[in-house]
Amino acid sequence: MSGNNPGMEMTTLSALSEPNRMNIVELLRDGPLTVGEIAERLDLRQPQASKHLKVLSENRIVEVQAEANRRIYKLRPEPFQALDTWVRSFQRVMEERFDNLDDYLRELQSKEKP
Amino acid sequence: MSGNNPGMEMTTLSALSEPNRMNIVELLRDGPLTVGEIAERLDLRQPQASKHLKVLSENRIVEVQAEANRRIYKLRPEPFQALDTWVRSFQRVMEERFDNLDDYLRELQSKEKP
DNA sequence: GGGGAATATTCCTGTCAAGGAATATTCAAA
DNA sequence: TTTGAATATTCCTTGACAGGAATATTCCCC
Repeated sequence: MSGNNPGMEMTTLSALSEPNRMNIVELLRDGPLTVGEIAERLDLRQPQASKHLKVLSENRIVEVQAEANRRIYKLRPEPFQALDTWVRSFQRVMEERFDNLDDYLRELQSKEKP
Repeated sequence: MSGNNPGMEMTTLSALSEPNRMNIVELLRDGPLTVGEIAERLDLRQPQASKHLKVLSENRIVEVQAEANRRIYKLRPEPFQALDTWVRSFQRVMEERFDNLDDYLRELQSKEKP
C-alpha cells in the first residue's frame, strides 16, 4: 500500500476507539496513576479497568511500573508520535489542494469511449 | 473530561480502525475514486466496498459526488484536521517532559499514613 | 420502455470483544 | 502465618459488526 507509515500500528486506533480506553488516555495525559485511581475517577469496576489497561499495554500505549502492591500506569510517547506522523502525511488532503474533481471527471469521460 | 477536543469525534477512530476502511482512506489520499475502482484495487466485493464507504460517509471522513451512474468518493479534510489537533494536544506527553515518577511516588507515600 | 452497468440495501450467519461476577495472585504489615 | 488491600485473571453471556449472497435501485442508451 502507498502510505504505510513506519511505526503507526493499525491496532493503535482500534485500542483508542474504545470509549473507556480513550477516557483512560485522557486521564493519564496529566500524569501517571494507579489502577485504583483510574477506576475510581472513571467510575469503572476494578477488573474492567485492569482489562482495558491490559489492552493499552499490549498496544504499547501505556507502560507499567510496579510499586509494591500497586501498578502505576503512564502514557508512552511513541504511539502518539507515530499517529502524529501519520496524520501529517495527510497534509495535502487537509489543505484541500487536490480537490479539482474536474480533471478526474474528464479522465472518466475519456475512458468512456475507448 | 479534561482534554475533549472540539471536533474530534470518538467514532472517527472506530471507523478508521477497520483495516479495509483504513485501506480505502490510504487509497483515497491520492485523489477521488469511484466505488468500482476502490473495490477493484482493494480486491473487495462491491457490496462490502459500499458498506465500508457508507460507514466512512456517516463519520464524515469521505464525501460523495454523484456522477450519473457512479458515485465518486473523496476524503474530507476536517476529520484529519481534528485528529491532528487532538494528537498535538499530547505534545507534552510526546516530549516526555512530565515522566518524573518520583514526585508522584512521594505523594503516594504521604497519603499512606494520614 | 427494455437492458445492462454501477451502486446500494437487505437478510443471514459467525466471530469477537466488552461487561459482570467470582476468584486467583501478590504484597505489606501485624 | 494470617489478614486485608491492590490488582490480575477466568468464565460466561450478550451485543455489535463484518462478510457472503441475493436482491433492489438508479441511471444511461438503444
